[in-house]
Amino acid sequence: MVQEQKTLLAAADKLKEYKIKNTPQRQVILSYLMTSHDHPSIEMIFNYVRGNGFSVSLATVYNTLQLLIDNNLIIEIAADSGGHMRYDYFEVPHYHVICVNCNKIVDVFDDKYKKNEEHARLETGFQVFNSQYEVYGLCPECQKKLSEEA
Amino acid sequence: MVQEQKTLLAAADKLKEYKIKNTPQRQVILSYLMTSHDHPSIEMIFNYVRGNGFSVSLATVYNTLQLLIDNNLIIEIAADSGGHMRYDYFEVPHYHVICVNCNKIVDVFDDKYKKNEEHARLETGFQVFNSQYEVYGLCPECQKKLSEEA
DNA sequence: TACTATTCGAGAATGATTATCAATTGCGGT
DNA sequence: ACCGCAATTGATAATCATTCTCGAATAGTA
Ligand SMILES: [Mn+2]
Ligand SMILES: [Mn+2]
Ligand SMILES: [Zn+2]
Ligand SMILES: [Zn+2]
Repeated sequence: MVQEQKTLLAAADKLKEYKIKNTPQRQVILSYLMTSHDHPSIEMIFNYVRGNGFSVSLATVYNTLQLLIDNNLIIEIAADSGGHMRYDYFEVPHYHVICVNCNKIVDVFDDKYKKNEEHARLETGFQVFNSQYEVYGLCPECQKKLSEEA
Repeated sequence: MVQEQKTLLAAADKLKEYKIKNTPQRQVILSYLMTSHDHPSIEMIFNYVRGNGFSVSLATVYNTLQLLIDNNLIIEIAADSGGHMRYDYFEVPHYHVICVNCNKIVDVFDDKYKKNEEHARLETGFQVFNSQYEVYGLCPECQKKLSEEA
């Protein structure tokens, strides 16, 4: 069995686990997010699905992503200066370091920041579902590029 | 001297400190953000400025907010399910607990999460400017309201 | 006070997201 | 395996938040 089929099946399993009705579009979108590490935009997801021989509309991409967000399977990241949202499978907690110059997003797998969820619950009485942490700065490449320009 | 004038002067000082050219519009917008604790949306800011007798256009509100963000004086929070951005003066680090049902935003003044900035720098080589942490959940009121409905 | 780069602002343009709604489909029940 | 139907899809139109345009107004400087 080829890798592509495996990830489709893994996505189907995850949908079943979360009691989300299975469709080809949802399977492909979720499998892409589960395996890619590039925090894709809506447009990238749309192109990926069509590029793999599945039919899909932009509306379906938007609907599916909102559904996955509501189920806490993925998160939305405001990283693109152009206002585009980026999407990320979020079963393993991690945080994001974002370059304000080139919009690169780097994963850091350290869930210490998650400790604050308990603190938030005690302080506010909220029932906590999820949390995310974003760090903004300049990536090494952009630091170099910008210092050369000066 | 009335309070309103004091906060306008405080805003003017802050603009000078950051070498941002002073204008009436910028003064009012910044003074509103410095004193309000309600994390206003663009529309709320626009109405506040006009409601206090100053002329302003939406374009100027957008431009001013972007300028303040670029200077790390304020942050943008994606809290409104309706996709509206909210704005917050951010000189004193704190994080936000957001109700996914009523979009309420609660401040928590505990900057432990800021410790991760140093971790991020070491892991990635980024030059770090800023970071923000958001916790998503249900506020006590919405917990009650939703459990009564069931 | 005069000069000039910067900012303001009304309205138009853009473009990302959402709404529509008829056709299709997944899936629990028989 | 087939039915029945609620849920989903998708082409397209509608919405509306944000950005652009460019002439007028203005802040800061000397
Ligand atoms: Mn990630
Ligand atoms: Mn705040
Ligand atoms: Zn970069
Ligand atoms: Zn609430």
